[in-house]
Amino acid sequence: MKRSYHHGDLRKALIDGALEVLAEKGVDAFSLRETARRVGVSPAAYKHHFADTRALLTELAALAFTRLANQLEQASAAAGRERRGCLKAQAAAYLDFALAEPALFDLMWRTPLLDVSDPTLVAEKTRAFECLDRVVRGPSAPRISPDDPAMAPTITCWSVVHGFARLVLDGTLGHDGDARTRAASRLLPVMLDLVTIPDDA
Amino acid sequence: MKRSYHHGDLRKALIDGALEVLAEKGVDAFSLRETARRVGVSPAAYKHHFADTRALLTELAALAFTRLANQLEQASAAAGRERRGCLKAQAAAYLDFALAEPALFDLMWRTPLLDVSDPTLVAEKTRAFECLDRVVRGPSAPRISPDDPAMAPTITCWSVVHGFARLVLDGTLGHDGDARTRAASRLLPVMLDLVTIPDDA
DNA sequence: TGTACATCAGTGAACGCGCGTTCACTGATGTAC
DNA sequence: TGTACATCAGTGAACGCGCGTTCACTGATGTAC
Repeated sequence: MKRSYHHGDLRKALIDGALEVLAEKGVDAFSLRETARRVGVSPAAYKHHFADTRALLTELAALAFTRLANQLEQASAAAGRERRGCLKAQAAAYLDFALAEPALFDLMWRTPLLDVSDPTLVAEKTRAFECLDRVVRGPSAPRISPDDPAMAPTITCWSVVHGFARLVLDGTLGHDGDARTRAASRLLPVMLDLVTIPDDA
Repeated sequence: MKRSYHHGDLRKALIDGALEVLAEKGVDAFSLRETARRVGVSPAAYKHHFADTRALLTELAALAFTRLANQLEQASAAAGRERRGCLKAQAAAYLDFALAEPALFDLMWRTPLLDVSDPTLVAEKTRAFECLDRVVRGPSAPRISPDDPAMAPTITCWSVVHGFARLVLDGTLGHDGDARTRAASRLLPVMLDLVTIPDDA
């Protein structure tokens, strides 16, 4: 099918293409030109939709946080009422997300490449954090600042899962393949059993 | 002071220069040419000492693991016999290292840029891991594979500290400056108190 | 319904950039005798 | 101790690369009348 001069929805096509390029080449080798090539459009076309690479990558990262937050919510919803079970389910979802989309996961934390003040990015990142916090501190816990010492349990859980995911992804905990994925998925709940989360009243 | 045609110890000078460039520009903007410029040498000179960028970066990463392992050892040696105290001391040393040398710390985990089969790199990374493992599982614990389920406590501790360090560094837990550093250093021991480490017999 | 025109999305050639690497070279050092 | 020569560390100009971006443009769409 031949495309006409105007694309229809180039903005969406660029995002999809960028996700492909990102997944195939990784964050370091990502490029706008390659994305344009993939989409079948001239290298200058993107300018009508994104200011620069940073803007596009920021949108991808925001989209990634949206997906992550959704998957965290679904996981704990499916896990029932028991707190520890919810926590493990969310942790598993977090790890699955990271392993399924390693480059996208990587991008989410490459803040020098992103516009970290982008409102959508901030909002979706916050939403993901709050999903986890709701499970750790309980749904009725008061809203507090991330700096509050009472946030320690949440930050501990997040750090465990996040740190583990990163160590697995960068190859520190065994290399490659399905075996690694399975081993990591088996180990994670055991690790979480070692983390104390305080009862709510 | 005018340098003669031959440098004397260009290899060391390149490593020092590369560390500077890395610290100033970050991993993404690191370049051999910039390093050569800094050292005051032609852009081709490095070839007599390093095969390519990867080889140089790998050497920097190995050096970083050496420093980290040393600092972990010193920290737990200074902390006395009590296990939890040692653990906290090591965790603090780990975080301090990451915050003091963010770009170098970053590089250590950018495995796509490194020759991960380099023996020195592997050895120093292992040494750092074993420092931590000795504290968590006790000095008399049998040597086991990192895949062994009995390694769970060690990997949990590592993940907490590592994940926390990365979240702090990428700006997820508050931005910039001394205040962030102090807040993070205060929070970390509290977090570690939430992690159960099994008694040795 | 038909024509004129403004709008604006996408073109494609060109520019300048810094990069890693090549190549024939130069000049200092060290060794043989 | 002195000379000849091999070795090899460092030079610097040049090459090719892919990148993001610019610019004058073209062609489709939508609106006014």
